[in-house]
Amino acid sequence: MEFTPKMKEARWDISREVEIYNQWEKEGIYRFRLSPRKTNFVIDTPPPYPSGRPWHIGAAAQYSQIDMIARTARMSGYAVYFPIGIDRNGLPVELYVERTYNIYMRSVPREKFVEICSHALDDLESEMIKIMKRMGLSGDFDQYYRTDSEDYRKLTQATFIELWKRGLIYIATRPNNYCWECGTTLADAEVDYEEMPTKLVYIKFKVMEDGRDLIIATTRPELLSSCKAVIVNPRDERYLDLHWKHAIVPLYGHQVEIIPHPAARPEFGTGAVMVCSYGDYTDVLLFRELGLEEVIAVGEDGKMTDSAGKYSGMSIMEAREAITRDLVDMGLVTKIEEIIHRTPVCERSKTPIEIIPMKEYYLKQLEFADKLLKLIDRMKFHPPFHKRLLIDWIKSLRIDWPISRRRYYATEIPVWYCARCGEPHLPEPGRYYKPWKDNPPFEKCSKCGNSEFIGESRTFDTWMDSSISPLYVSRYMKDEKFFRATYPNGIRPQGKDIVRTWLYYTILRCYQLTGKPSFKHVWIGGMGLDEHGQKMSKSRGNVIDPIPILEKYGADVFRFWSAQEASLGEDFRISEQRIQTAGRFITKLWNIARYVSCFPFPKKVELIPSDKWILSELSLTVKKSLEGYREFNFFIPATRIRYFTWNIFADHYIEMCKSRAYGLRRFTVQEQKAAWYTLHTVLKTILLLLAPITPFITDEIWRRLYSRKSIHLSRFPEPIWSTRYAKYTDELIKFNSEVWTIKKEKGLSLKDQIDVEIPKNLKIFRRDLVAMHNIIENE
RNA sequence: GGGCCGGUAGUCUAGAGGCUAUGACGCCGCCCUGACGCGGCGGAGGUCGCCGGUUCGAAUCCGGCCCGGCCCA
Repeated sequence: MEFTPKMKEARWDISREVEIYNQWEKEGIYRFRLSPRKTNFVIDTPPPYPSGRPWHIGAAAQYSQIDMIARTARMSGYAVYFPIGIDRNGLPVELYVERTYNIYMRSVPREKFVEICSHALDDLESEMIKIMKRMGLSGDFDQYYRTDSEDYRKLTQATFIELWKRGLIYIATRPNNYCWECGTTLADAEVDYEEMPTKLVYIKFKVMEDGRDLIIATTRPELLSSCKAVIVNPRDERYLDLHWKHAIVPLYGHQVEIIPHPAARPEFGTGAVMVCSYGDYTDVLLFRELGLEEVIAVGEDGKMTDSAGKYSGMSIMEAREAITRDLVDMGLVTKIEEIIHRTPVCERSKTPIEIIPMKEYYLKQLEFADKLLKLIDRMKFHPPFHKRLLIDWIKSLRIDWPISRRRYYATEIPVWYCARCGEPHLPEPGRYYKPWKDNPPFEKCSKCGNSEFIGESRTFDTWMDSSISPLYVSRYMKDEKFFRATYPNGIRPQGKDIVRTWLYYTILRCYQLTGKPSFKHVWIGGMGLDEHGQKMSKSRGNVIDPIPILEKYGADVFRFWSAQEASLGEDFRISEQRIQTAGRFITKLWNIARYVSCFPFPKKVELIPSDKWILSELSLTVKKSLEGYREFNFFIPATRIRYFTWNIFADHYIEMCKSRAYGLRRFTVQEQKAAWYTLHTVLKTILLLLAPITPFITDEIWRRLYSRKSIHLSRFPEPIWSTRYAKYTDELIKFNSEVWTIKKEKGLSLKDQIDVEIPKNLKIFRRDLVAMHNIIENE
């Protein structure tokens, strides 16, 4: 009997991937509709932000894993909705446009600026969609959504109107993080910290009561005019006699109280600290606590205000230098120290932020902290240890969420003010409003009857949009039946870097609106670093573009690499070298299938011990892999299946049963068929187990050998084979290795005859082992 | 200052009380073995960060320290 493989090619051809993808699209196998029989499982896919190319390869890896989640859920029997969205709101595109076209947002008409942003996004977005498809994402691309669409923005506005009515939103003037570069208020979550060199200036104050000098060290001498108190630590013995006396602020001459307060660190500077509005967050707390009257020294434009006297109109840095120079000239500076200071900066522009009192909209969040801490116990975290990131953040909240921004490319705040009395008016939900250009949808002011209105020109923090993604994909306020069937969502997959923003804000907002958790599972991935463990960034020059990688190695190789590189939640290093070597497994799998494809797949057979042994190992592999899939931790199945397939199935079982499969050495037809059956059973099971990770090659082999229908319409296999024979594995591997070593030492070829004793435990495998190693039988 | 994670062969990694410490890449040697040379087989290479403790026995548990990364104050 001649045995020729049904699969002739000696290698997996990655150009097949594109054809297979097209076929999936044609067959529509990933289409979702509400299922009456199956449980619906909705993935709250993170809409990526197309902020410039190339797309971060770590993000691409994460999306390939999110697709594995979708496929895992499908193969576990769920009806899966895997929406694809693109996040298009906010600062990054504005900065991108300002840089690329060399224009400034406030110097072009708003309408025009918005239009340029939109076009810039279109280009970046289409490339992103292309990559997603090339990676084999089984998402719903026909109707992918955009967070800047009318449909999305009107939902953001509707939820705002709803919360306003319920009293969860208020307008207040309070000191806020402000980036004068971006011209907008920032939430704490948008503030980064950077170590920056700065000068610590030691300035002489006079004590009013006794005329002594009091030296105060500060990094912000330009804020002298807003100094309203001096604090010293109550236990600091140097200053005990100064408590409640007064210091005279140099240059400006006003008197301020010297107050004992534990916030003064004795070891910093001289231990005496000036309290200004506002140098840092401690100042804010102290002004509130001590009831001080604030003086605004820095304006919204980043320039000194009139309160700074002769320095007004200067930038912060100019004023700092000028004041320092003047103080030195007047002999009021005793020392200037160079120090490294942790400076709060704007996450986007990296400009040091100022704390300036501004009138902004706030969403209440502090009063929800305890409820949210309880609510998240009803969500399952994968991996569990990353839940801590969220808990710590919720516990550290100190102010409500400022939600208004002074930017253009974002969802407008749907509010009009009465031109006469200033009463705010909100429209009915259900439409997308642009108060900066739309006519007011009101006749008369409800309070004073005036008929003129002024539209709010500000927009929302973009997290106001992003934080309702589970509601949007569940068609909240749009399709009640769909919403009830799909909310809470099944899972929220995301990176650990946006736990305090996207994850936290989503849980907060969805709870406020629905009183329910937004999803059942939370999946938090680690960060993709470069091969030395460093963050990838354009400035470091260590970014890797995913497109050439996908073209060179194919999606399955990239995906398999991503799954087996690091366990869920851990950071992973990205090196092309390792992607390449991970890909060898794909070739190996192809060739195993090619070999197995030489033989027919018989229905009923009588198995012999070798067959039962490999099926025992197969059962264990299925069990372990499914455990991993249940946790959505693809590292577990990927590494486990690779080990089983290559190091047990191929290296040992395939070699053991080769003669039998080919019908040599007087094996019976029954025994031969048993080998065929087992080879196919193992291969088929491996394919099913691997399908979520490497969807292309598994479908290709599946359709060539087993079915006309896609493998992706199948369910996961179950560990149905007895594991009784697994106890022989170690000894079997050891025996085979020993024989190979002996042959090597004796300079024999592997097919030469050899005289060895088969251990008595392994006698049940005797005939396969004899054939495999060509062992001389003595009796 | 606090939290989390990590420190195991040149590089990366498994291992969470017990036989000569796992695997991958790289390196060396041998092999055209009727799927695969992107293969097979074999080999060299390690004070398991440091110190102390618990134990008959410690990469593994405990304490302290050092180093790195990320996040927060």
